[in-house]
Amino acid sequence: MNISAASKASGLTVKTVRYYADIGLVEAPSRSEAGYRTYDDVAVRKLVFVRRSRAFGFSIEKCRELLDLYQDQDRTSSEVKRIALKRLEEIEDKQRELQSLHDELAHLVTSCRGDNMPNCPIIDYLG
Amino acid sequence: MNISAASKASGLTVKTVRYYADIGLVEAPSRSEAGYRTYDDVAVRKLVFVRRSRAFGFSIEKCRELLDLYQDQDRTSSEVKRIALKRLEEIEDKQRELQSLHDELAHLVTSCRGDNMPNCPIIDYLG
DNA sequence: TCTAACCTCTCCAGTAAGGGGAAGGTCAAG
DNA sequence: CTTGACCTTCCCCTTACTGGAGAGGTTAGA
Repeated sequence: MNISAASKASGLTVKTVRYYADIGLVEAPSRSEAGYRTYDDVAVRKLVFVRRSRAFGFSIEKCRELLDLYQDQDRTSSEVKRIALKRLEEIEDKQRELQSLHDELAHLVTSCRGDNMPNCPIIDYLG
Repeated sequence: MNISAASKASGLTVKTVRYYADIGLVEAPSRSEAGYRTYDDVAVRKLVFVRRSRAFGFSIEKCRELLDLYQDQDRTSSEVKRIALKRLEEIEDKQRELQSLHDELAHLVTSCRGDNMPNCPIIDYLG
């Protein structure tokens, strides 16, 4: 499998596939005689794993840890759960932050008439 | 006012105050004979305006537009409202995204026993 | 066999919004 | 006169990639 096939199979862009090996997140693939990267199903599975992890918002470093656990037969589910729980808390923190921003901004937007006059509670609040 | 006084007065870091002038978001301040930046209350008010706008998550470019409107006597509140509404929609999009991530991850975390065994539904889902 | 189209390679630069820190000039107090 | 706090510019670092240039490889058709 050349890189574009691995890209399609994994759902990542070619650039991203190269990048993940560059930073050592996944193993550097073997090369053809012409220097082309070649991938097998195992490599693609790891790329998919990373894509799904990233989709949950795990940082590259957390993906590294998760990938290690994925490949570790002696892992414990508590190690995985700890990482996931931490991410869940980050998400909840962000949700609270967004909620408060939302409420405040929605209030301002509601109170702004949005007409042709310069007077504006949004600008007043910011200034 | 030197830059650290303006920093304290505006609630921004010294680095950020310099940065905002570097990128032309605010006017370049006048300089003392020694080359020190000097700020007045008007400049500080604009910095505060930007800080509050940034706190709502407006990008630097949006802050630029908002700041223009802030200083434009002929603005209409509809122009301001349009920008704010767009940001509100971005926030709502992000909220929906986070909510879906949250639900999915919370489900996985709940179903993971978090014990000393390797079996883990989180890893299973990612792999 | 030649050529066009497509694939791949490496390397460099850029993104958003600053943060960190070095090397060096300035200012006020003791 | 010196010390310490402050200021300057300059450049690199961050996250997680993305885009592009320039060069070389591969493949299908004429």
